[in-house]
Amino acid sequence: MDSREKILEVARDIFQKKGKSGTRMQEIADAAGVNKALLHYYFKNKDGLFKEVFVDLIRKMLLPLKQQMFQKNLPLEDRIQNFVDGYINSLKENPLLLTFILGELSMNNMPFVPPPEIGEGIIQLGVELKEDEEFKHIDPFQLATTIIGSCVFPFIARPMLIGLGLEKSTTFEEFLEERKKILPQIILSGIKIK
Amino acid sequence: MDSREKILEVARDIFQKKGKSGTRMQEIADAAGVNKALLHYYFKNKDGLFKEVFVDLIRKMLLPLKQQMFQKNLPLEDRIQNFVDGYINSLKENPLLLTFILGELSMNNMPFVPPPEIGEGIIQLGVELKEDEEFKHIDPFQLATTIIGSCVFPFIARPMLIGLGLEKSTTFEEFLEERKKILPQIILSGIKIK
DNA sequence: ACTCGAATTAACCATTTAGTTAAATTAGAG
DNA sequence: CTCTAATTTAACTAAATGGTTAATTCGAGT
Repeated sequence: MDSREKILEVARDIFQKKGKSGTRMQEIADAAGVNKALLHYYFKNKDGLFKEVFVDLIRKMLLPLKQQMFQKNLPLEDRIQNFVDGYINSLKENPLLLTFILGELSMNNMPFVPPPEIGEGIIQLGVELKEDEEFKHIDPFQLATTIIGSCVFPFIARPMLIGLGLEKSTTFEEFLEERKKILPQIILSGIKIK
Repeated sequence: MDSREKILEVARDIFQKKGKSGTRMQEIADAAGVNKALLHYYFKNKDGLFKEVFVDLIRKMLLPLKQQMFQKNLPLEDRIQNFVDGYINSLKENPLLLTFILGELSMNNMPFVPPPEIGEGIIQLGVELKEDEEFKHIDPFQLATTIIGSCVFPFIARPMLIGLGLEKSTTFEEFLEERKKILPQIILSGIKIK
């Protein structure tokens, strides 16, 4: 069993749950079944361990975004449908991921340099909107923010939504499934001309 | 000058910036210009101080939501326009608020009991959608999540959006102004029949 | 001026926490 | 089997941190 990998694995979980400053090195060591000094042996200090975990998680978060952003040779309708579907699915597998990253990003103002493909994908979206007579000429960043935000928001705001009365008639799970169906409809009618 | 109030005031700022576990009692005391023991005198312990700050901030966050959710006697078009406009404006005044609350809410799973008006406002939205032949019959929670999420997401994800290329051609400020115009259009066309 | 309670402080204490060091153990090459 | 380097640990230290206590100041009422 690789200790280094084990440490990273549990550190990922704990950091996500409790945030950087809420997490204790001892706690990670215990959970990984190793001595605390070993964390320092491999990662020098808390910052080092955190940074390694953090870039890992950023990558993990961006991967599905990247995958769903780029599907050339498909009509926009299908691409949006696929995006919403695929992205919500991947968020379901890591419900804490987004809140954690966005929270840490806003506290420590860490540098955030995503791979350029995503930004390019958004630009590309704008080009296609301009080319197709069927769609309005909307700023692609506005559109992307709307689409991504609509997918992501339920996960970030889950406790709030539940407090607001969601889950009184449906489960969160059902709500998400319904969302995968309805969101592409709303967005598509929103950007189509008439 | 009321020391108690001063403490709460600076605690609000620091907690929002650094989170609960990232904030030191000493730091708050220094910023408030009082002795650390005074914090314990008034609020018993860190948890007590935090809780008081937190419910204050929750209220502060819910107020504009409540105000913009309830404007009877107006056509849905105007209400959505007003909501987006008013809510984005109020978010601009407290850019850190949302990220902080949602982050803390997901870490410590605090109880979140908003005033019932907001939940009721959402239900009411559903009723009106059903009554009006012009609109699709969309689950009001889905719609509300989309509207609120679309307004809120830029603030939560600001560092990410900037990393993704926003602010290469426009400022964040301009982006928000544009958003206030464009969002109601997208959403309205999204829920209108044809 | 005196009293009494609230506000405020200085000086502590006990724990927790990140980080260090040197020794012990393990694993792999020869 | 042995030597060596990588891995792992026990036992520390120093600093930070939340919290306490006892003493002091302040202000309103008498």
